Amino acid sequence: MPLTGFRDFLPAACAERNYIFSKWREVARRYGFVEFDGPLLEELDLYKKKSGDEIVRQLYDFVDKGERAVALRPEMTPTLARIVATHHRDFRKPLKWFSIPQVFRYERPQRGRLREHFQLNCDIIGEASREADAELIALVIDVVRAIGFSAKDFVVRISDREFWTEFLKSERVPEERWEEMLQAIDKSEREPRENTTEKLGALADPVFGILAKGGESAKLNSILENLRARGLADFAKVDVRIVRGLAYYTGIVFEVFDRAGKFRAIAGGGRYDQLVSQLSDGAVSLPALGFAIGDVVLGEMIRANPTARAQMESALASDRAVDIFAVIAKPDRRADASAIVQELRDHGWRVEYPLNAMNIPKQFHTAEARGARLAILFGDEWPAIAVKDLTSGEQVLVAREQLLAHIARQCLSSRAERSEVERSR
RNA sequence: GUGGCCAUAGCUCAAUGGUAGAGCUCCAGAUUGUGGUUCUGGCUGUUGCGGGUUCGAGUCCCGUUGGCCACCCCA
Repeated sequence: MPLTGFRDFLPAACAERNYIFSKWREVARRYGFVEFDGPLLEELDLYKKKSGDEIVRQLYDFVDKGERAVALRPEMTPTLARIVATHHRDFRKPLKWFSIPQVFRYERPQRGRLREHFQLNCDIIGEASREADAELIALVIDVVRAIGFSAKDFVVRISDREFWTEFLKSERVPEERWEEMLQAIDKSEREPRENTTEKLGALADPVFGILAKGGESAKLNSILENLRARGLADFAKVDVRIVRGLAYYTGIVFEVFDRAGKFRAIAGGGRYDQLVSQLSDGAVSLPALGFAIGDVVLGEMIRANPTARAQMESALASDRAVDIFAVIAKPDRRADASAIVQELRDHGWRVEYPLNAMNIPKQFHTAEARGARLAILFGDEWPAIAVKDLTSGEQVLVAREQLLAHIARQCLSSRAERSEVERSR
């Protein structure tokens, strides 16, 4: 058994993971994002610097053999900010970068949450415009849509920390208490009203008033308007209850939820204009925003949704299938068979043949199990080869030198259909 | 860190305190050259681990480890 909260990826699970990753990469690239990566292990201080005690408690940290205090990355943003602070001069602004890191946290595993998971991180660095906020939200919507979900399945709840900080300013709340107030608002959805009232004190009534009305602002409205122009209005709504726990957010924040409310948040993000400056001790100042979406909750949602599940299963079935299985009907033909198998592979076909002596029914059974489209038989007919279409059952005899052309005719059409299906997703 | 539920074959699960089983998977066959169906046979267990009660414990009790779920927190 793997360690608590960690997963083995057997072929089926690994295929699902790769499927999700490929969708992530495809959509991020559609928006012009480029992929980067960083180290799994960072200095503990990178995370201690700008995070709350709670996050430090859940860090997967230890002292290495060089007596450095290190931690497995709990999120990608500090690494990104560190890299950007050093290398941003090498790139035109804005940077549009994505990464698929495995991240870690030391806590008790539960549904939808382990001690490790993979997440897609997409960030825009060096762009302060509202268009960038809308673009990032459009991207997260398209990432979830590409998996096979519709506006009936999920929604992006969009909020703005500035909306609340302006409010706190107008209520003359001292700035050092803002974070505490924001956390109380963030939690108001998940705990009894009395607890929130107690935490907010005199602000309780006005805050509950705003929450009841829904709250709105010119900034949030313009972002919604932008999404409407893209035809994405059905996927988003303004909801000022969203604040997000991380202290570094400074502007727009958003979270993605399933409409049925069965799962925890599947993605979240926002603007963090000060983080690069803070992590570089003021040396570099760049506005930034980004989001992360994890593979665990997304995978649970896919399995629970018939459409998304069917889409994934058909993609996985065609992905693992071989094109051709070579049946060795006469053991004497093994050398001829492997020569031709190799030739077919050189032409890009996926080809398998039995590695040990096997009776013929069993070879066909194996061909079927491997999802082969064609079986080619090596036996008494040599140098002719019997080619059997395993879907229709039709079998024809083909001369050795005609084989490649024949297979191209039979397989290319189905392969073209397959890639057509993949493109349409 | 706190609490609840659970732990039997690779998987899903049976077994009144009385000889540990079934289905699926896997492997091998069904007269030596044609798959999906079917049939036959075969493999796999210190019943998570350690104590206790009892003539006898998979079953009851205590401890322990692990898993799931919820809380906390949320990257």
